[in-house]
Amino acid sequence: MAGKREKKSYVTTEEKIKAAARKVFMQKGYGASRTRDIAEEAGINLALLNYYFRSKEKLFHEIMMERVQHLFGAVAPIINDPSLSLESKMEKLASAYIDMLLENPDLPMFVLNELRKQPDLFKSQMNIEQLLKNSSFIKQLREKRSDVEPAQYLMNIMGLMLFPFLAKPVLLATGLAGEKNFGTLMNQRRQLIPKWIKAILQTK
Amino acid sequence: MAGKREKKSYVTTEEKIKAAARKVFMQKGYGASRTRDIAEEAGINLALLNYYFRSKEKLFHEIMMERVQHLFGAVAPIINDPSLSLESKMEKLASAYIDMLLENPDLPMFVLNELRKQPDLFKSQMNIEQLLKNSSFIKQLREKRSDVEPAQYLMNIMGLMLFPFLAKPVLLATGLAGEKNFGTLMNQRRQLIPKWIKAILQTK
DNA sequence: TTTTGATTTAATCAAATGATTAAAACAAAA
DNA sequence: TTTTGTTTTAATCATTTGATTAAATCAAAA
Repeated sequence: MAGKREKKSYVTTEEKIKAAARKVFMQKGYGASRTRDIAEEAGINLALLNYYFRSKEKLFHEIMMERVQHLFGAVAPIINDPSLSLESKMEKLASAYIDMLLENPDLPMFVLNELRKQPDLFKSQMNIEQLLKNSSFIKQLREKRSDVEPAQYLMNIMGLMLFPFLAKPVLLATGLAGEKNFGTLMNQRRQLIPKWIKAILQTK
Repeated sequence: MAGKREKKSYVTTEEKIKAAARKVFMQKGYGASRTRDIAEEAGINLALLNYYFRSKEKLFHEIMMERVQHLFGAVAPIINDPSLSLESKMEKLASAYIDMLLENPDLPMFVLNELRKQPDLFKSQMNIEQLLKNSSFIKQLREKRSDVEPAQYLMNIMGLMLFPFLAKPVLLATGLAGEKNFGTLMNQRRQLIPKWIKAILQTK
């Protein structure tokens, strides 16, 4: 994108813009974000933003793809590794996810919300459909519980990890968690969630 | 608000505007909603919208309060009823919630997302803080598991119910659920979630 | 040093947007 | 029928917003 001259600074202008866009888009969502705010946040001129990225929409699209990847990227390798038992898969998932989410607390809300408004943004990404249905994870779930749809357990695992971050503002507002406390609670969940899921898989 | 003359139609203009606002705000969020879109959706003139509600913000505030109430209103009575056992509380919660959510699938995403952008909108609502901490539900949880914070279980219950609706676009896009299938899965969860929670409460 | 092409800026546009105003339409009361 | 106060509309404003243009700056290559 844009010219190919040498970069003078270690932080290219393009990366400055993307960082600013990431921040503003994540904070306000696509519709409520103003290109001027992004430019100001990046410390550059508005025209420059349109010079690097042709439009607000194109810029958003790049950020969105990147964010989706960041949110779901860790899942595929774990879910598809046939050398891992069902239990170790869940331990790895919980651990990797909680770490990442503690550093990107409002990533899930951003991605899920924008995805709701423009569902097409996901389909292009890849064909997760096949990747999922043939995954070793789904097979292991079917073996263990042929009576319940694997999708149910997938929702449970993801929900137990993601929901606290989606509901964070409510947790804080209701005093169920303080800002400091929240981190502690999440760290506890790192070990708790795998145990809970095991228990869930053995019900009845 | 506005004049006090007789209402001619069974659907007042005010209610038409609120219905339209509800629809548009829920679909696009506050920042991306245009007052003109709301007016058009309501089949009225833009000026009329400002005549009934003084501003976009005031209109939004009314809708938002109403939606928060709708999302969390059912919880308090159940959680606070000392005559219900922990188990029946969870059965009631799951049942009431899943019904409501199937009729308002994107209510949770709307409320949680707007709440994230303007956390103050919640504090005014009431003092859930006291209401929760003194609730019979929290006491029962402490009795059963003094080793784990009650907040953890609250997150679990709410998460198991709400998460599938928050992630619905992803579920549809990945083929994990079809639009028809989704309803079936949720209805299954009505019975499954209480069982799962019981299992979770007995771990270790 | 001069030239060349990338980078950046100030100024400006057209469209969109929240809001107001002044007047018209209307329905009930007198 | 006339009057009164509410409801609704068309027209208009001032800002905001995404985008473009033409010119200035700058750093490397010749």
